[in-house]
Amino acid sequence: MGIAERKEKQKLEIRKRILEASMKLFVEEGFSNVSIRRIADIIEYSPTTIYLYFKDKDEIFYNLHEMGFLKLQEMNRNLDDIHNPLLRLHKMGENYIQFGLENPEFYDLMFIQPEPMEKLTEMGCEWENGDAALTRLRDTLVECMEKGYIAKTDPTVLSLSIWSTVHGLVSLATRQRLEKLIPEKENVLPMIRQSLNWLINTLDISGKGK
Amino acid sequence: MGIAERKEKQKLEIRKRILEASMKLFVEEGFSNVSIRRIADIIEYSPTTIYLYFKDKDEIFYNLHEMGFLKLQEMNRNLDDIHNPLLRLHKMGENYIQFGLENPEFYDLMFIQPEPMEKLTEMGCEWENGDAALTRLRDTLVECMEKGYIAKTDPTVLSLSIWSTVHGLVSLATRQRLEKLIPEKENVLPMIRQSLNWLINTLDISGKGK
DNA sequence: TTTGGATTATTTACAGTGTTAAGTATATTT
DNA sequence: AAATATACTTAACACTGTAAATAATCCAAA
Repeated sequence: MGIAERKEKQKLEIRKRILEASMKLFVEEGFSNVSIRRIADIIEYSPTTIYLYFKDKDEIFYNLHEMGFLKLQEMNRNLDDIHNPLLRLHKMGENYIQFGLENPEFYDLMFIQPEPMEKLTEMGCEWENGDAALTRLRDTLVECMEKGYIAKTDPTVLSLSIWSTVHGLVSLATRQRLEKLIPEKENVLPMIRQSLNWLINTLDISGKGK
Repeated sequence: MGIAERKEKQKLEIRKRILEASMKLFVEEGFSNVSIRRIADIIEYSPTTIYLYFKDKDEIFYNLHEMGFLKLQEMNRNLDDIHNPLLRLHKMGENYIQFGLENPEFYDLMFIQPEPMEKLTEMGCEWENGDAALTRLRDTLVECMEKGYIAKTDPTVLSLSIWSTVHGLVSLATRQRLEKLIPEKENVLPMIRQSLNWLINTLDISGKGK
């Protein structure tokens, strides 16, 4: 059935174009400036056509949120050749922060905006992307503990602590809370770095106790 | 000038009613369901009247954000009679988390939504509320260091680390990221508590080194 | 090849949003 | 009482997401 197949492809093609247009809009003009009508303008279809390919706007955002995770995964490639798990953990934190600051809109969708999670609830499935990312963090911590780099403790709790710290740093920064508190704008990033360093350093010391 | 004075009072009275209506709406129905028209409905004025008392919607949100800080301050009253600075720090963290989880809408306005910060930039002034809160944290840390409860380090960096951690915990929770990762909903709060405990415990241990 | 049915796209419409400008009523001052 | 200043409303603009009805296109069978 070559024809049904081609139709399938065309359908996917338009879906792709809708997502590309959305992405362009929301990377360049920010989350709140993405509207169905503006997406429609870019792909040169009428606004309601979009609803033939996506159930609603949130479904578009859900897809973009997934693309964000792909991007982050891509960035984390440089972790593969770091054998020391503590160093790897450090780099992981640096990557996470860099990703968040360089892609604030994607970061928003992945970790701040409620829409993708609501979509997930609606679809009745797990948050696979988030789960995979957190598992990776947890595995690294377990490895750190097994090899004696850091003190032994509940790895799930520790994962949450570390994730919270880096998420806190990124989200306070992108939501302009740090700029308002650290007078010289060029000091914000160094401060964030130092905070991460403190965290890693503290973990490092914990492994040397007793 | 009794008459001008009375007018002044009336003006403040209506401002207050607008803020009260806004607060009711956004506490009960959430940030995104607060609209000028619905506020107008409640106070029984036409929508445009509101613009005689506030420059725009963001100015209303800015005021609500300030009220949030008052509420948090109120909650922190219980810190006054804790003399041990490390215990005080712990309670401070617990308060912060409790406040965030019990008042997610206020928390949003204070630490997540960009609007109040944009208003601040527009007005060209400092973020006094945030500054005061962070200073309080910093002072507590300095006291901890001076009395040997925790290891000495840059208090500003450490403040940021701690604030990031608790902000991370609260915001991941309220934005439904934890619910999606921790299967049993009733385990979320305990996990958050344990993360805070880990943080305080780590600081505690750091004070006992050497 | 033409008809009929499915697919795809558009037009129209609804109910909402923040905000501005113009008009009206009320209160105060001259 | 007339003029002015203040307070408020009406009407309007330019948007938003989305549903229903309509029109156009495409493909298969008669």
